[in-house]
Amino acid sequence: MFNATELKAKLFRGFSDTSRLGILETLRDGPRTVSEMVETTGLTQPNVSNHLACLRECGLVRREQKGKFVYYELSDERISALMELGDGLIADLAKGFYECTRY
Amino acid sequence: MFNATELKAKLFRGFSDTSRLGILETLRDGPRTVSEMVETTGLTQPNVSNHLACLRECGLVRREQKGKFVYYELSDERISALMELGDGLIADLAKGFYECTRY
DNA sequence: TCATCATATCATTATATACTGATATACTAT
DNA sequence: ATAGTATATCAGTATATAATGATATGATGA
Repeated sequence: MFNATELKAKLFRGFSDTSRLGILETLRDGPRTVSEMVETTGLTQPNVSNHLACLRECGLVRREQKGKFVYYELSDERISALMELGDGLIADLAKGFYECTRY
Repeated sequence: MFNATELKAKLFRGFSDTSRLGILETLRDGPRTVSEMVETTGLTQPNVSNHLACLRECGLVRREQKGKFVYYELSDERISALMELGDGLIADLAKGFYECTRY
């Protein structure tokens, strides 16, 4: 059904969209409710929910209902580690990104 | 122009497409020519060239012309490290991916 | 039960991105 | 200079994905 490369591409796709990445960045500071993430990201509530559903189905975040709030959190430390590695890389490669428009 | 989140999303977008990831995986084994990557990935030559141009502009790969061949290689060890981290994560999260279709 | 708040889903539209085939450029050897 | 091979670019099309607004679901407390 899915080979290793497809799975990995799918994993990285979780980080490859500004909105989703904003959500993941927020969650690096700990569990957050949907409405908190609406606040921090500036996205609409349905949009946040959609991305969260995606991230959850891909296994990147965990969902926990507490009363009428729903808390989300990163499901694995390595998710944070990936973002940190990305931070380091960008510090060095940043110049190049300014011209990267294709695809 | 670009904030940190946009830059990082752009970085991960390099890994988020099956074709590009296939190219990057090939390059984990060392420098390769375009035609070698056409072989290993099964993509058409223009498609490989397009993705390479993208990866290069984003700073993920380096280009070196040698005679009529052009060799590409990963421009930083951390690119390989990112993929390796991804491999580990997938081993644990794989089940979830099978249902991930949205976005 | 009803009203309210938090979250999720749906249908639609807009946009971004990947792929293809044709063609152009660059290098090499004869 | 010409032919042959490797790579790059371009225009066009198809497809995938993100965002929106409207609405539905689920939980809580009066």
